Amino acid sequence: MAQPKYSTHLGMVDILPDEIRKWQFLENLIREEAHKFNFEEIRTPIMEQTELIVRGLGQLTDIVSKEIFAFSRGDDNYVLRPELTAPVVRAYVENHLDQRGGSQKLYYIGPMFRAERPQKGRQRQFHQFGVEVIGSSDAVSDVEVIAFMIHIYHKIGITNTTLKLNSIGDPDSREAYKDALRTYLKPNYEKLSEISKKRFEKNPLRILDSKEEEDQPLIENAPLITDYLNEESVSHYSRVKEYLTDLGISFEEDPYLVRGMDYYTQTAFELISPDLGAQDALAGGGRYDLLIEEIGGQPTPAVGFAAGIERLFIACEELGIDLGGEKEVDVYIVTLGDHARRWGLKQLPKLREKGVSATMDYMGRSMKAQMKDANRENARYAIIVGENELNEGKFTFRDMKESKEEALSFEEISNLLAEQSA
RNA sequence: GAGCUCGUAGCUCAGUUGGUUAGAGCGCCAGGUUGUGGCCCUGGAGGCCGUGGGUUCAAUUCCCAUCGGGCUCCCCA
Repeated sequence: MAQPKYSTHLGMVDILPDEIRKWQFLENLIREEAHKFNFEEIRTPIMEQTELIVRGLGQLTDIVSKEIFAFSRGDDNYVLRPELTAPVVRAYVENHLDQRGGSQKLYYIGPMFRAERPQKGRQRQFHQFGVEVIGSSDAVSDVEVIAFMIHIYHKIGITNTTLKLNSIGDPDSREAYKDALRTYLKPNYEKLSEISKKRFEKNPLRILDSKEEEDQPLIENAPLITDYLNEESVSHYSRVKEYLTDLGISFEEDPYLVRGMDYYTQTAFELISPDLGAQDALAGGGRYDLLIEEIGGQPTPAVGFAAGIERLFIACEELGIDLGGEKEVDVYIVTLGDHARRWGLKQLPKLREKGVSATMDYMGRSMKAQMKDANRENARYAIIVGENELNEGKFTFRDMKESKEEALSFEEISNLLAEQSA
């Protein structure tokens, strides 16, 4: 096929009418369920100051060091948001949301941007939904966040997932563990993969989830973070696990689970699906008790997760779950001739006012073509109108599913339709 | 950033061992029915065979590059 003159940027896709229904279905579901959990929606700008993202996520993270879309204009630096935790925290601090009292229970849905090489389950513009609970250090908030995440997938029918859980402790625990890890790795430093060598000084934790062949034996025998958690961290972690058990949410402890952003503390979790291929994380999150202060607010504990919408859809496809349903319209007015056409145009608003979805031909086509169109549009009923009907004031009201029709006044038809759509 | 692989109509794909007007199914449009859809029949529109260059008398077919898709590594949603 000839190449179109213009196209989307690499890794960015159009969401077309035939697929929009599943997006709307999911978005509605998220909003309804979030409401049940008493989470409130927050929307922040698509662009943030570069400094917020760099400070928030950490200079050395992959996202910041190589996956950011950034540009400057005058003295201002802009970055397309790669995730929403840091922006939500920025909004929390900037707008003094702590003054609303209690903990803030926020959720979001929207596009994110990362300049990666696209592949299955990975685009440069992709969509996430997520939740941030800011202000509580109680394990109840960790567990509610996880419960909401799982709840959404279960509602949809994605149940063959694994919740991976770990604690990376508070900063003291983590420093103690990093030291232990370095001490352990040092004698074997030369055996480490190149990439792990780079991580050795700055973020040895990340060596743990290295997939390099040569690192595996070293990782196997490495000390575990779990053994270096201080009392407070241990107690928080065990409460999280207890509460999850109370709720009947099963999990798999994974002492090697280390998340990509620097702001995480204590609880870390990921929801994995076997249906996704190489990119198997449906959602991930954790606690980030230091981020608010890092960004310039009061020290405030918080926990949240982010979930990939495209990956959710991939899982649905693999499982044969259809979220969209058919497009449909209540009634299609089929008109013959100019009089009928003008009559039809005038009836449309009356029907819509009664809550009935209604349409008609825009192209002046033959009756047959209009019927075909009504069928394609999945119209439940058709109103057929020509000179005869106009003269008699009785219109042909056709049930497209039953293939039955009767002559009725417009009044009678619109009442019937209004009843049906009520 | 690296590797593998693919690129023919709107979609799914045949095909050309290099040679006159490149095919099918589905979809789209129209007709068969002068006022009736979904089935059926007939016809039509729609491709410089992703783009650029090279080899050749001749390239959609061979070679190179490039762009795009898919998959993988890295990392994450």
